[in-house]
Amino acid sequence: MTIGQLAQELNIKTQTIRYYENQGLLSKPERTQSNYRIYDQNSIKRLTFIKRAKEIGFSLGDIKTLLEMSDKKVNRCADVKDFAETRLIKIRSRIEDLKSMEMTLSDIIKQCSQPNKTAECPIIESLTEG
Amino acid sequence: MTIGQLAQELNIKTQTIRYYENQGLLSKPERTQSNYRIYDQNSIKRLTFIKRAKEIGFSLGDIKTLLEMSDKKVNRCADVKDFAETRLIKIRSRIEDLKSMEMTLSDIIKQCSQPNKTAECPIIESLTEG
DNA sequence: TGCAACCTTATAGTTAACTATAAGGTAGTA
DNA sequence: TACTACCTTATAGTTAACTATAAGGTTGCA
Repeated sequence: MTIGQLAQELNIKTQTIRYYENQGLLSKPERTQSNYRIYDQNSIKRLTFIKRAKEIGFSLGDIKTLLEMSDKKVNRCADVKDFAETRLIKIRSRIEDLKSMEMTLSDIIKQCSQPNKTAECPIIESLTEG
Repeated sequence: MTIGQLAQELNIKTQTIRYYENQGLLSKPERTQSNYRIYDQNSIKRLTFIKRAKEIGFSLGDIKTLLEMSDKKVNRCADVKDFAETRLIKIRSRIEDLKSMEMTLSDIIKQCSQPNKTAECPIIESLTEG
């Protein structure tokens, strides 16, 4: 598939795909004899990973490292472990924060559905303690 | 407390605090007779909320809305509910993605601890399906 | 063959969220 | 009283991550 088709499939811009290639997140793809980039299912997988990793708060730099780990380009086990461990700590605290925000928001929605009750709004409290 | 003390407490820059004030995330604080801003425990709470909401992927615009909801400046229940519901959907999918990334990373750490096994690296798979 | 809709590279512009600088006032201490 | 470390506002610069533009080549179809 061409870059345009890939971009449409994933709802991103073609420029963004080229940008990721420049940044080393995507490897140089095969080309047609007329120099067009060619992509396959694997490219869709990789870009889906990038999109979702971005959504959960990883920088492109982090994502690059994760992809390199996945590609086995990074072989020093200690480095991989260190990186994974520090990310894991962050991920766990993010999950806690998100859960706490989730509870608060669903409480708010419930309160909105019963407009008689005018309970206190606990939004700030949700992420303040702990 | 002064802006400098507040900034130190939360490990952010004084400029950032003033920036948040300009953006409407913090209300105009009291001033000393020499025009210095004065802050209290409540300011710490509010800034802690902002910091953590940012970490879990909210934009400053979203955070402003959440704070306004908290401050009861937004009273139209339907609006609050709509906002909360769309955020809630995003939060839930982020939690799923984070959990899946969490599992993958802890598997990697395990594999690193048993260097004899050279299992496949499932990083990309972690966020591709679903 | 002509033309719209693709593709290429290189480079410049945009947006969000800071971050630094300039120019000057204030407070506490040697 | 002078010095250092604060504070003020306004404005300019930075960084990450795109996003758009310019200038030109390619493909497929009427």
